[in-house]
Parts: sequence; C-alpha cells; structure tokens
Amino acid sequence: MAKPTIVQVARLAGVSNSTVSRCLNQPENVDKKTLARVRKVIEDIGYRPNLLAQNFRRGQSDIVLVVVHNVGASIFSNILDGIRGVLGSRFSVILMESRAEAQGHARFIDLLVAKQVVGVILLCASPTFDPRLIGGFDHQPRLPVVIGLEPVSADLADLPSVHIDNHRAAFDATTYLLDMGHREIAFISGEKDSPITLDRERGFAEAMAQAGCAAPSARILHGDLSIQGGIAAAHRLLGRPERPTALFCANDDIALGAMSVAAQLGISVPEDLSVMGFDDTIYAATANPPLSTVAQPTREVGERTAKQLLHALDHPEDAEQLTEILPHRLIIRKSTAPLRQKGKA
Amino acid sequence: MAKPTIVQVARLAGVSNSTVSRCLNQPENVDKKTLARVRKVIEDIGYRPNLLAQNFRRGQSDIVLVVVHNVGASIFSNILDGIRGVLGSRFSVILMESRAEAQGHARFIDLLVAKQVVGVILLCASPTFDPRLIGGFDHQPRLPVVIGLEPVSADLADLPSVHIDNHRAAFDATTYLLDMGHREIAFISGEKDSPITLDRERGFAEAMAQAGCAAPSARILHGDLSIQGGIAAAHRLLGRPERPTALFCANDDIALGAMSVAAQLGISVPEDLSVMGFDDTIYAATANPPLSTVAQPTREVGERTAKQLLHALDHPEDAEQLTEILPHRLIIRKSTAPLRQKGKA
DNA sequence: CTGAAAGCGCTTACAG
DNA sequence: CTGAAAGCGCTTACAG
Repeated sequence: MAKPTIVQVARLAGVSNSTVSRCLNQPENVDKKTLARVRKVIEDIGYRPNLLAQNFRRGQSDIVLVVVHNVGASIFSNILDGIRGVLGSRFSVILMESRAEAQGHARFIDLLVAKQVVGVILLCASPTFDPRLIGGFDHQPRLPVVIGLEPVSADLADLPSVHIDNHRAAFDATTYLLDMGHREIAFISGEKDSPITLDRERGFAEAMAQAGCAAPSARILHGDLSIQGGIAAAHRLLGRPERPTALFCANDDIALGAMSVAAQLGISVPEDLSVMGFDDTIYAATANPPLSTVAQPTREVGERTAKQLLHALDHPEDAEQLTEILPHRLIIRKSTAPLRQKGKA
Repeated sequence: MAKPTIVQVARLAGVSNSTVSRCLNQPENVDKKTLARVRKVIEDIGYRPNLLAQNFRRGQSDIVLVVVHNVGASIFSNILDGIRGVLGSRFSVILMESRAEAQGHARFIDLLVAKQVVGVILLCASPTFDPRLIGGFDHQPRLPVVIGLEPVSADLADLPSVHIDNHRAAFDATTYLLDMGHREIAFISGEKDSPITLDRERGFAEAMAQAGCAAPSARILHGDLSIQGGIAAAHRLLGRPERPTALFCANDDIALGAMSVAAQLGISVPEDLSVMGFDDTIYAATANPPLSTVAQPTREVGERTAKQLLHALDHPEDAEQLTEILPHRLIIRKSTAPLRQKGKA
C-alpha cells in the first residue's frame, strides 16, 4: 500500500490532477462543490502532498537559513523560538554557526546554492555573511534577507532589520553607572568592528564624554562575546591597582566571566566593582550576585524578523524595507552599586 | 543564463545523461577517461546537481532531524557541533524541541512524514518521541534512529545509543559527597520517570543505601531540568531548619538555580551547603562559587551518535545495534566541601 | 471553472 | 562500460 499521490485523489474524486492541485494551492479558483468533494477524498485516504515533489517542481525548497554566531549562546534560544513560531510548519529552519565557518563565505554560499534556501535570517552580520552577497551569484535570484538583533550599518540600510537601539541602550546603561558616581568605567566589547557592538561602543563613549571623562574610547576593550572573552579582559583590567570601579560588558557571558575573575582576585561585586551585562540571558538573574543588565525583547526580535521574512517571501514585488526598533530595558539587580568613597581601603 | 543541468554536461562531454549521473554517484562504474572528461566539463561550467531534483527522484530528503529538549540548554551546543561535524555538508540538520511540542507525538510524526526526514537523532527519549513509533506509520519505511545522551530503557535496548554510564556517574558523585562526610544529601532530579534521570536516581539511591542512609528515594525531588526547577526545589528544601547539607543536582542549571536560592537565604556554599551539578556546561566553571560537577564528553556524544546514524543510513542491511558507553569524569571545584562538624551554628 | 499535456532534473532498470 | 527511455509527483500555461 503505497503512499497516496495526487493521481489517486484525482481518480477517486473524478477530476483531473490539475484540479486537485488547484484545490491545494488556489482553492479560490475552484468550484465550491468540486472543492468539497476533493477535500473529502483527501481526508478519507489521508493524502498529503509530497513536499519533495513540490519543492522540486517549484524550484525552491522550504528551508530558511538562520545564521547565528554560536548556537550555544543562550540569547538565541528565545529568538529561535520566536522565529519557529512564525515560520511554523511551512518552513524548515536550519542553523548555521558563523563562528564554526573557518572557510567562511565560500561555504556559506555553497550551502545557499546547494540547499536552495528560500530566505535567510542573519542574527550576526559579520562581513563573512555580507548580505549583499546573498543571491545574485551562480545564476541564483537574489534571496530575501532579514537582519535580526544586530544593527545594520549604513551601507546595508536597504535591508530590513529588527533590533533595539543599541546606541541608546548602551548610553542608558553607562549613564546609570555614571549616575551611581562611577567615572572609572571600562567597556568590555566584542570583536573590533563587530557590527553588534559598534553601536554599543558609541553609546558608551558618548555618555562618558558627556560626563566629562577624557578619552572614553581608550576605555574600550575588544575581545570575544563569551565567558572566555570576559575572563581575558578582566585579567587585563583587574590585575592592576588603578583598576576601574565599574565594568560595562557587551553581553552577559562576558560579565559572568569578568565576575568570576573578580571573585578569584578577592574583589567584591558590587562593593569594590560594579558589573553590568547586556541581554538579560537566563543566567543573569541567578548569578552571584544577580547581574544588572540590559534586556532585549528576544522572542519579539525573532517573531518580527520572521514576519518580515515571511512578508518578503509572499510579496516579492513589495520592496518596502522596514527597520524595526524594539524597546530595551535596564534591569537593575545586585551587581551594581553606588561608588564607594575613597577612604575605603 | 540558467543554472547548468545534467543535460548540458552530457552534451558538452559527448555522453548521455545516464553517464553523467553515474560519474556523480557511482564513479567506479565509469571508464577512467570518460570520467575525467565529464569531470572536466562539470568543473568548467560549474555544474552542481540540483539537490531538490535528487531528493525528489530518490524519494528522500537530506534532512536529519535532531530532537532536543530545549535548544537553549548549553549542553547541546557541543553535541550539535559534533553532529554537524560528522554529518557535514551531506545532510541538513533540523532541530525540534520536545518541550515546545504541546501537540506532542502527532506533530512529530507529521514533521517526519511531511519533511521526509531520512534519519533521527533523539537527544531526549521522552515518551512523546518514542522511537518505536518512528517509521512504520503512514506507508513510510522505518527510519534509522540513534539515541544520544540518554540511557535507553530496557524495552528500547534494540536501538543504538551513545551515552555515559549515568548510573555509575551518579553513584560516583554521591559517593564523593558521602566521603566528604555528608549524610543529609538530597537529589534534585528532573521529571519523574524522565529517562535521562532515572539511571542517575538509581545511582544516587544505591550509593546512599550502601552508606546506610535510610529511605534514599525519599530524598529525591522531581522537577524540571532547568534553573527554575532548581529554584523551586531549593525553596522546598532549604526553607526548613533540618535542611540537607549537600545537594546533588541532575544538571548544572538546577545547581545554579539552587545556589541562587542559597545565596538569597544567606546559606553559604560550600560552608553550609555543598552543591554538585551534572554536565559541566560552560556556566559551571565561572559560577560563584565555581561548581563541582560531573562532566560528559559532549562533543564526542554528538560525533559518535552521528557516526552511528551515518552507518545505519549507508548500510541499512546491517542491523547491528551498538550501545556506546562514553567515560564521565568528576570535576571538583569549590561548591563542595567536607561536612562541617555540629557545633557550627 | 476544468482538463490534457508538457515538463521540472534527475536516477534506474534494461538492453546492448 | 554506455545509452535510450521511462518515470518520480507535482505545477503550470494553455485551451476550452
């Protein structure tokens, strides 16, 4: 008993294949009674269109590629949930890790071509995955691309994107630290020129400059957006006596790494050192001490990103490119405190 | 300029489509010289087989479905890396979250049927994803399934699986705690009857019983393998005066949640309470205090699981079912310490 | 609103 | 070792 195909349905319903196909794909163009009859047969024999045949015939798969820096980063969990929720069962999501791609761009393109992906969501806008290079190659049409989470640099401004105002968020967080009396603030950032942190660095520098701190950009350390990155930076920063009194970290993992170094060195957080993270991942609230941080609406980022992609897929003629700015929120917990007066030691 | 197809290659090489196809799929059956000529043409015009057509024609996709409880759990990061490394570019990995599947089994089957997945890796052997139900339904052939990370219950013993000896690992960890003088030890586990924790619970109970502790299974709390689960259990456990002196947690997230509750309640870890985790995720080492835990070779779990699947895919006739037991390792950091003598308070 | 026919790009017996 | 031919299950102009 083989899997039923469209021809069995057609035979049983007494119509042609074309009509069955229309019932599936453009029911509005089918007579009500015919439609009902065909649907009944479909139901009765449990017919399901062969996706492989559909994809082949239509010349495109049902695969959406989502590029993340690192699947393990807990921030992606909610975002991916949001994406899957919207894309639903109509599309399959496959993940690619930018950090794992030593071969970089070539393999990325390979994958796009080989898998005949229908759309791309970039949750990391590294140069390797320059969205301008998506499509237009190898006889492929240009693919819809949406950028999520990351700000979009000016030269990519024509691409739809969904993210918070990173500049403003970093400005707010830094201002909060400044308001607590801190002046010796260091910003532990990600890779130099990484798009996700550039805006944050500018926000930091701007707040610092407004508060009269000299050469704020000298207070920015570049590294890796990871626990290891936080550890490395903290070792450089906290080993010396004239260490900063507050650390603003480009993400929570960095902050967690930095706090562990502080603990090792016997520096108390927040008494001797305030630490502020970014993202409000699930590990922030239970850190010891609980981490103050900047929250992003991650699930919403995923949902909105996916909705924009869906729109682009369903309305290829509609070239409207939206930039959606979602709200951020300062979450103050226990890892930050007012600057202690000098005579502390 | 359309994407080149097999017929252009055939024409340019002066052979038939069949021969080009053979060059691609069974080069050993092609004359060396013909092969070389065809390959040259392929190279020259940049031909790449249309995967969509291949999949359709062969009646199967190149998709491997990996089921995890929760993508965000950091333990899966390395495992997925391992899987991807082995499955490489030949297959696409799509992820399904068991926790997200309220509809459960039905949707799972739907996905399998609809996407025509070629193989399944189960990183969570919940009843919803009972591997015996994979395949055999809806006119589909039985699919190769490999279980990773989780122990396999006796009734599924005919399925290949890759995991540590969870019973032994829990026994070892509990014994370590007992050797430190602890007797009032609680085990915070996952869902009741969750296969991943059953073996661990038995290992715990066995070690406790050997040490003469009465009713060890009464010391097992069931909840959720998450930070929230750890928080909930810790609230039940640590609120009362006759609280345990040591907590053994079924994973690191639980331990992190429990430690945060201890911190809130002013209970010092490890002075007043030893806490032991499981998995050695990236958040264990930088916790405050750094978390003692049981490490699993996660990347290897992924690689071995994927290799078994690959074997099953390439040798469907070979029914050999392997159970691979990988080594575990106790990692002792700062969250565990010898029991303090009574007169502490 | 419906049907007959062609065709998407490949693979696979089959015959030679 | 190679080629001619059929066919996988669907969709899509086209004609009526």
